[in-house]
Parts: sequence; C-alpha cells; structure tokens
Amino acid sequence: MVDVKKSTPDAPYRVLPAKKKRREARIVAAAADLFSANGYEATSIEAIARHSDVAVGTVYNYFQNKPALLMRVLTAGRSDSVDASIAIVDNPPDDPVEAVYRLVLTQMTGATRHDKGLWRVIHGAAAVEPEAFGRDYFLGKEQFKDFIVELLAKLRDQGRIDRATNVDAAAMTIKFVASETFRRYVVDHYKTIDEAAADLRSMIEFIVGRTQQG
Amino acid sequence: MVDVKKSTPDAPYRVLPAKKKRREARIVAAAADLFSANGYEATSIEAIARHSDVAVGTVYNYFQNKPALLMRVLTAGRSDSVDASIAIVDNPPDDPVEAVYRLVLTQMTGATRHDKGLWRVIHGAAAVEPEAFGRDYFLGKEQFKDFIVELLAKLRDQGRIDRATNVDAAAMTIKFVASETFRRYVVDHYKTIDEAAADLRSMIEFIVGRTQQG
DNA sequence: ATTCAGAACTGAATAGGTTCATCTTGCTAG
DNA sequence: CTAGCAAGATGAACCTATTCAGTTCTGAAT
Repeated sequence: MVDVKKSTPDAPYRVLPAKKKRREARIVAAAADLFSANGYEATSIEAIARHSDVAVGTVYNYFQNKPALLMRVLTAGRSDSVDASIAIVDNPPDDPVEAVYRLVLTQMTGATRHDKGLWRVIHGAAAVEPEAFGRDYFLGKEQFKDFIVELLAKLRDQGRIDRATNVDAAAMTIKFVASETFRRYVVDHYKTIDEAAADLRSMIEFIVGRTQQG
Repeated sequence: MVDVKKSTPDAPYRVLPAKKKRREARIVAAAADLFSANGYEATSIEAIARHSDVAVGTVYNYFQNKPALLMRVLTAGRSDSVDASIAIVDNPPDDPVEAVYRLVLTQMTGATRHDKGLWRVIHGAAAVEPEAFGRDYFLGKEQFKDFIVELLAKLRDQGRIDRATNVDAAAMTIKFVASETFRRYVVDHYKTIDEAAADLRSMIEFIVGRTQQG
C-alpha cells in the first residue's frame, strides 16, 4: 500500500508520430486478426496490445472492455445490409411471404460474415450488460422493426394482405421470431444459416400466409 | 516452474463427519444466499467456499464453473410450473387465445422467482457455452414445445381453431415468441413481467386469433 | 521559447476464477 | 490389523481482464 513503486519504465517512452491517429484502427485490426485466428478466449488483451504497438492500458482507453472491442470488430463495416433492406421495402416482391422472408433473411445473413463463436460472446456479453451493448445488439435496433412495419403497411395498402391485419402485432411477432431464429443459429440449434432459414420460412408462411386475402 | 512449493497446509485437515454427504447441498445453499444478497459478480467462489465450510477446489469438484453453480441455484426446486402446464393442456380454457397465453405465461412466471440480474448471467453463459448449459436453459427444453403442440392439436380437434392450421409451424412460432419475450424481460426491454405479458398477449392474439374459425 | 492544463499513454498492481500436485479418507482384500 | 487404492478434498499458484497512479504528449496562450 505504501511501498515504493518503480515508476519509470525501463525503456524510454516514445510514440511513432506517423502512427499517431491510427491507434484505434490498429487495435481493432489486430484484435480482428487474433480473434479470428485463435478465437476469443485464447486472445489476451496483452497480445492485442503487443500486436498493435500499444500498452495494455491504452486498449482500455479506447474500449470499455474485451467484449466491447469484439463488438467493434464484428460491427465494423456493415451498412450494406441496411441498403439491401431499404431496397426490399421500396420495391417488394409480389408475394408477401417472399417479401417478408427476404427482408428478414437479408438482415440475418449480413451477420454471417463472422464466426459463430464470436457472435456467441457478444450474445453473452449483451445479456449481462445490456446497457453497454444496446439491448438489440443485432438487427440494427428498432430500425429493423420500422422496416417490417413499413413493408407490411405497404403490402396491406396494395391489398396483398388482409386489410384487417394488426400491423404492429404482426411486425412485433416477426421481429421476435427473427431474433430468436438468429439466437438459435448462433447458439447452434441450427448448424447452418440454411437450416435456420428453412424454419424461418415456414414460420413466416404461417404468420403472413394467414393474413393473405383468399 | 521448478520452484519449491509449500505443500503442507498450516491447518490440519479435517472434515466434520456429520456434514459429509451434504456438501453439495451446502454449497448450493451458500451460493443462493450470497448471490441474492450481494449479487453474482460481488460473490466470490472463495466466499461461497468459506460459507459452506469447504475449500475452493471442492466447489469445482461439484460444479464446472461459477455460472454452472448459479444455474443450479436457479433451477433448484422447479417442477411445479410443469405441473401447472400439464393442467392447462389437460383442461384448457374455452378461448384458444386464453389457453395458449396461460400456458406460455405459466412457464415464464415460474422463472420470475429469481432476480433478473441472475438470469442475465445464465443467459450470457448459455450463449457462450451452449453445450455446458443446454441450448434451451429456459422453458424446460423441448418439453415446452410438446406442450404447445399438444394443446394446439387438442384445440384443433375440438374445432376451436381452424382445421387447416399448421400446428407445427404455429407451435414453433409461439415458442420462438415466448423465448424472445422472456429474453427481453431479462435484458430489460420490459421492466416488469406484466409489461412483457401485455405484448405477449397481443402477439398470441394475432397468432392464434388468425387461426380461429369465423 | 516557455508554460501549462488536459488528454492520452503506460505497465505494474489488483482481483478473482480456475487448475492441479498433493493430501485424506473410506473401503476392500489379505 | 494393515496395506493398497480410488474417490474426494485442499489451497497455493496461475492466468488474465481490468484498474490506476504516475508519466508523457499536445497544442494553445503567453
């Protein structure tokens, strides 16, 4: 508690000027490499720090904790799946089942780029610390529900689904089903995204098919 | 690596004979007390060991790890919600929406006995290590789906829902919705079980209501 | 140039879950 | 009895994520 501390590091302090502003990017890149090469658990913060020429503490200046760093790795470079979703909503296929199915699947496959094991960790961390990760770490938060509501409303106005359909309840149901399907894919109920997609389709057929006008 | 280790403990080894076979139960009891008193993170294995008059290593002889111990705490003394579910399936209310709603809610409220924070940890651990916890740590695994299928089949045979209903797809949908609703309750989308129940009901109305014969 | 406040960085110290070489105990056979 | 052994218990050492007191950098103001 009151002991003397060796406060001056052995090696002289220095920062390569050229690398200055790219520290965060370097940390993320190193983490991405190491996580996918050796897995999450087997990758220590110390290793990430070493690979990005940074001190351990510096990693924590940029990221709250290890899962948060992983989160960044997984969400770096998305947004094209959002574009694809907008396209579907703007110009949906004639068959309402197909329209909803495609919208959901687009979101899900967007996440498939990364290893299941890494998603599991995020899933776990998001459960324990919801506020730190956002309660909907996946499927772009409420945005996704908006897409579904908009799509269903359009389909209803076009007369493709029953005019009496409770769009909000339907959208909520679809969203819940989509989230749980993705969770199960991650947690390995489904080995492949195709298996998940098959069940997803039969549920959407049940949900949306029922709302179609005879 | 090759250092000398102090191998003989200071205190003499002894086990109170009377307490012999109840070790596991004592560990679970101590863990339950400490977890609910101080929370999961703030409870160290060392404290649990101390409170149950056992060595740290012994805790690990009985439980794979800390989350597994928590799991045991949370699932100790269930089974009455299973009985309640069986009663509903055997003798369902006339209204099919009500029947399904009660069945699902019974399972959910059974888990409400324990603190949300503790469920979050299990949720997290189950995501990261599915094989260790069972992929459906909640809602009694596949048993729950069987209940729903059975209930829906009975309702269909009684003519309370449309004869053309795809019972399997409907059951899967309901199960997925139930799981996600519970997840959201745990992760705090819903502050109270009542809020969760309200959304649950509107979704079940949408799902089951659609299958009712006009 | 010099000063200085605040931002960013640093790595040794901390803390707590998990492992494992070693020790006890209970049981069975001789 | 007692020797031998498997099962179970033990706790110090280990491993890593995380913290934090102290150091260095930066850029603006003097």
